Amino acid sequence: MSDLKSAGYRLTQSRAAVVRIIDESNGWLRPEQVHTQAKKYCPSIGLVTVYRTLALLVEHGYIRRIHFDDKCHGYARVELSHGHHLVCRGCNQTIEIAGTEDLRPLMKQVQNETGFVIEDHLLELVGLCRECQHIPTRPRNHHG
Amino acid sequence: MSDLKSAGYRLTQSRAAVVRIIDESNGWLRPEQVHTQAKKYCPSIGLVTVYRTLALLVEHGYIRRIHFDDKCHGYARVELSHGHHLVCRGCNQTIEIAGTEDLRPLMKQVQNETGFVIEDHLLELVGLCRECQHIPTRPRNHHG
DNA sequence: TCCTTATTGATAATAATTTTCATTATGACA
DNA sequence: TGTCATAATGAAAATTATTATCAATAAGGA
Ligand SMILES: [Mn+2]
Ligand SMILES: [Mn+2]
Ligand SMILES: [Zn+2]
Ligand SMILES: [Zn+2]
Repeated sequence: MSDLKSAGYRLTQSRAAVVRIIDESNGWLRPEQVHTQAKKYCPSIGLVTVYRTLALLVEHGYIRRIHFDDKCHGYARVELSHGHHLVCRGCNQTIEIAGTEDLRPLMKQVQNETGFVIEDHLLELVGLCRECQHIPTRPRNHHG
Repeated sequence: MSDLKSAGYRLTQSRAAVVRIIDESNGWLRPEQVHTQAKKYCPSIGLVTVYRTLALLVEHGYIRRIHFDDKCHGYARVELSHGHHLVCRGCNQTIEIAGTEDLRPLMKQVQNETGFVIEDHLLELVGLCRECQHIPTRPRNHHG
């Protein structure tokens, strides 16, 4: 948020609300969900502004888009490491993966073998968190 | 294609056309593109059938969805290895990455640290192919 | 406090994908 | 090889996701 200020962006109510919602969540959220929840802090916020803010936050590396098999996307906070995510398909809990330097050798190998210059990569792990493993059928939200 | 037959699906003209187009392409294709090109082999094919066929092929592991920063998705063939892709952002050429067993240790480590059971993963590398590196500004399609 | 203008929200417009449903073509079987 | 049940198709309509417009508003520097 302060990064945005120093980048010349205004610190608006709407933006603060979106950031706050994302910070409070421990899982990924869809734009629609962010919108609904952000109204808690900025009742007048519109869905369009949510989209705009999410794009801004992605651009500045504060959040990252999560991809699924079906059409819709989610957004989750990037904390410290390289920004890759481990997603529970039961409860949507999303945590960041550390130690993706392990990918370096693979990258190097691929560059050598293909002649490509690799500029970016996307890594996403999907599974079941400890809690969701114990729920027999169709695991569901035990987190907010 | 023969997998589909043994799975009880009918081998229709439309499906054959879609598979053929995907086989002939050495890059990812969007549904719209698949539709346009598939008409070569099945002039009556509709876009809806393309969507349905792509979903079927994804389901059966024959193709995989490619994710981008912007909204739209592409589909690329899965050949032999684990199904991860290296995508040229210049010409859309898409080749499969071998050697993703390199990810095993990372997986194991993550499982131990988080308690998650990892069921699936998505890895996508983006960069510039040899040819596109030599094109100064905004690299473009030199492949079909 | 005043003023400039970046940002917003409502609305409309696009783009992407799915549903519906009557028609067609596949493939099992006689 | 012809018949038949039905899986699959295509046209059109309906949804969903996302983006563009534009007049009104609110940040924040002076
Ligand atoms: Mn990384
Ligand atoms: Mn995606
Ligand atoms: Zn869970
Ligand atoms: Zn290229």
